[in-house]
Amino acid sequence: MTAKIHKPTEGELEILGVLWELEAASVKDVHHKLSAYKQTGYTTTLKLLQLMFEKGMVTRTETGRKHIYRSSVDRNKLREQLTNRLIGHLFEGSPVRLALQALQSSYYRASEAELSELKKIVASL
Amino acid sequence: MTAKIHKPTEGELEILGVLWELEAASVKDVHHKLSAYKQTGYTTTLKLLQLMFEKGMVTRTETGRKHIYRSSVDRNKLREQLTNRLIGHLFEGSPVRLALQALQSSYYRASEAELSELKKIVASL
DNA sequence: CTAACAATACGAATCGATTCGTAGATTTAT
DNA sequence: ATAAATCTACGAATCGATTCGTATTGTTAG
Repeated sequence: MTAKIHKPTEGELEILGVLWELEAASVKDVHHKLSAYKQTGYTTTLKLLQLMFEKGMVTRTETGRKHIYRSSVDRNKLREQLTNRLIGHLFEGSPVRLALQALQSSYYRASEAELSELKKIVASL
Repeated sequence: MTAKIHKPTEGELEILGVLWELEAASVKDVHHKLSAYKQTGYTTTLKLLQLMFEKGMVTRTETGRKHIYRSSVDRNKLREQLTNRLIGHLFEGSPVRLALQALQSSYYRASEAELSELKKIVASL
């Protein structure tokens, strides 16, 4: 049931991001997070969540009069999907080129755990 | 002049892909390539190219009464842009995680050149 | 109880992407 | 010279995403 193919839009992706972070959130919570970096109206966020609910991208439970939302989109599946799309469309089908591009990004200090995993993978190629 | 910020849509990206591959192409050429993997009408492709021309995403020259189109979008810039977007939206800001995800993709055999470059980068982290 | 408040529901407007049919213009073949 | 074929231009329809105002319902404070 969790496996339906959804191609989230930009706005939906932002909301999914919040839900993955908070695990469960009211409209207010989501809107609060979004407001932190973009200007958007409360009912806009509400509507988006309602539409995502209808599409099956989120679940919700009623707590009193509030609704509590959770993502029903598998983050790993989506990562795989969008990464492959990017590779296909922009990196001529080469995962390695995407990896190289990603690793160029300075301004990020990898953790030890990440590094050792990366080394392991690379060694195995 | 080549540096304007364009956020190509799915359809535009497909066309850019064709133009990057062919370097220069008529509507017919582009449409032929697209038809290979998706069903779409000739005038649809034409219209898209016209709109992209108006947006400045492609240039064109007249050869007789045909138009020959070329991409004016910098592929490297776009790679950087979309890769960073993906990292930000789906990989919690970690380029390494995206790299890991990309390198999981089996069904692809990296070339020696790619591999050595990858090793060099990883070693430098 | 009543006013203020907190939420959700919903309709409508807007905007951009996409699709496609048709018209017009030019070239080519007979 | 005509007919057929080849192209581009363009308008119009559709579709989906997004935004937001207003209505409605339920909750809480005084």
